[in-house]
Amino acid sequence: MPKARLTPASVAEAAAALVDEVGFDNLSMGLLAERLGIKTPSLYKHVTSQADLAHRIAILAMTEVGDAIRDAIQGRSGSDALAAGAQAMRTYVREHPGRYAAGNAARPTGPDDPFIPATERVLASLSAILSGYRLDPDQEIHAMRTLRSAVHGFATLEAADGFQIDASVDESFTWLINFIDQGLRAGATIGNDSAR
Amino acid sequence: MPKARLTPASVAEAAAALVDEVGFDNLSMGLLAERLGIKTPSLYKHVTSQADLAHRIAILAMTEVGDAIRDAIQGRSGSDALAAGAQAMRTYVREHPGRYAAGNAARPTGPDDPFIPATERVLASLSAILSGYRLDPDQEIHAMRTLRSAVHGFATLEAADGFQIDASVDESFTWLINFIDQGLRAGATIGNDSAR
DNA sequence: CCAGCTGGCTAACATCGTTAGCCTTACGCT
DNA sequence: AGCGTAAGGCTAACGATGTTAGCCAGCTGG
Repeated sequence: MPKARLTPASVAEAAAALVDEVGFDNLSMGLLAERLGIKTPSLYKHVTSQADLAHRIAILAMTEVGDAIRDAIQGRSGSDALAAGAQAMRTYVREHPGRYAAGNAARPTGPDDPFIPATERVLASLSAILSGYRLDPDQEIHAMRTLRSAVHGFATLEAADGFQIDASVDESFTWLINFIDQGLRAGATIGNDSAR
Repeated sequence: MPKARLTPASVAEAAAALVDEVGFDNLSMGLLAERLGIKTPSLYKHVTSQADLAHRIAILAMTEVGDAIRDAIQGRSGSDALAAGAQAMRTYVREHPGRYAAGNAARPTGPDDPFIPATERVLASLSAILSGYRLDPDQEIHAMRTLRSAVHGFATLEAADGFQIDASVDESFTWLINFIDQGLRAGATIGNDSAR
């Protein structure tokens, strides 16, 4: 039985699968080693520390989220792109809660950290969604933060079982998307005065 | 020098102050004991475990968030209530990131968990904000989840230093509030068809 | 053929959370 | 007044977990 040769990347991939099952907080070197059929200290031949491992998961997660959104909005624009992109992000979080949590917990370790371009790609995808709405350039950054906050907030609350009331979460999410879509379309037309 | 007598509540309060400084993930029994001028095992005279401690912080946080929003919307309605309530919540998260993180990580331990009414009070405050907009009752739950997701998402991203681009975060938040306000007002008038 | 790197392993250590058991002090009850 | 008891501190010790050190087998290239 030739075991697949372990690499830092493959170890991180296995760890990502693990945290999706047991939760990011419950990541442990022992558990991961067991999954891989090796003893705990052997992990350190591939990864320098648990923090390093968590960081690799985070990069993986950001990359995957970015890809998921990008793929989802391929060939779509305007409202369709928004709906597809937001659903893709939410679906990713639901299917990979541990990875996504790792992505949120991570912070860049330096200027060359691949985590930085990975997160930038996510933001670029969101920006691409917004490009379908003809927004005032000054407002695009605010719109992006709003969109990101809403989808991120919804997805994390959902992942944390935060929606207790017995009402369809799916329906709420499409409502949210619709709400944002209408607001963006209106904002493009009538302008959005942020000074109240 | 009569030290203030320790109680489970006062220990939780001290722990809450601690996590706001060092981050919820960095909560440790040793650190807390040091703050209180006692040795680590003595903590167990007041708190049954670290999980218990975290849970108490969570209840404290939810209670405080609920109070903060309720106080902020006192005497206001409509757009004013929305702006005040959302700002209050955001401010709370910014000033008490550790507590708030504890509140999010917590899950009810049983049907009598005081954590449940505490979170319900937060939702009730959000609901009170929405009552100023004449929404279709069927949509109110969706609007509440949307509002909660947006503010929660924004505040947590901000607390995690998630907004990298050099643009005013304050401005973005007022933009978000305005965006939601306009959407809610429009939705009350023209209706919001969640089926696309 | 052998030198050396790769990647496993065992042993050992530090740090935490946690439990057990002791001891002092304050307080209430007779 | 005195004594029993509970509160609340402490030290010692254990288990789990992250981490390091050091050893060794085997493949691989010269």
